[in-house]
Amino acid sequence: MREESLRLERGFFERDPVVCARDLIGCKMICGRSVGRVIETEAYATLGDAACHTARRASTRAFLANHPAGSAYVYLTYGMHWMFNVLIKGDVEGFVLVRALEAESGSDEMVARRGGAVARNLCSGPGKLTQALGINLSHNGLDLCAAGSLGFLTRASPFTERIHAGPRIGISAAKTLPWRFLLEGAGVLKTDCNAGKVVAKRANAQ
DNA sequence: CGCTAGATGAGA
DNA sequence: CTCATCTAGCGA
Repeated sequence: MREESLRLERGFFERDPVVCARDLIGCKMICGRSVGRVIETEAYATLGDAACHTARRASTRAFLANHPAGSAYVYLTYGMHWMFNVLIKGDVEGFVLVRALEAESGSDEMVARRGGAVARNLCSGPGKLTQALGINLSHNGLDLCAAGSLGFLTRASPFTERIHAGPRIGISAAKTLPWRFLLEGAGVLKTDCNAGKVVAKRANAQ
C-alpha cells in the first residue's frame, strides 16, 4: 500500500521552532506546479536569539502578533533576495527559514525562473529557492495550512534518513546556536557549505 | 578549484 | 547604517 502525503496542519507549527525546523526536513514544499523536498532549514526564536528579526524589527513583532502559526513570512535581504520563512507559535515563538530544496517536479518552470540553472544549483540556497518558486512579497502572510497553492506535505513515515544539525550561517548574531538542519547526503549543498566557510573566515579575521 | 567584490533596497 | 545572499570574474 502506498502512503499518501498530506498537508501539514496548523498543529505542526504550534511547537518549538527548533523542533519544527528539524521535522520540516524531508517534507515536501509545494508552490503551484513546483514541488521539492526540504533539505535545509534554520530555526529562529523570539526569546534568547539575537538573530531573530523580532529582536530588531517592530514590523516583524507586529506580523507575529497578527498572524497564525503556519503563515508565510517573506522579506527582502541584501536588496535582492526574498527569504521564505514559516511563522511558528509553540510555547516558544519564532520562525523557520527554508534554505534549500531538492526539486521533485515542475522543475521546468523552476529552471526557467532561475535562468537555466542546473539541478545542483536550482534551490540550493534561500535566495535561489524563492527565485525558483517565484516567491516574493505577495506571498507574505499566506496561510500555508489552508488549501492553497503554497504549503507543505508530510514526509515519509517512518523517516529513516539522517539529519545533521549545526550552527546557522550568514548571520552576525547568535552564531553558535546549532539551529541549522540538513538532510545528510542530499548532495545539493556545496554552495551553502562555501557560504558557511566565508562566515567562519570573517569571524576568525575579527 | 578557492576566494573576492559588488549589486541593491527596506527597515530602524 | 545593517543585513537569514548570489554570481561573475579572477588567480592558482
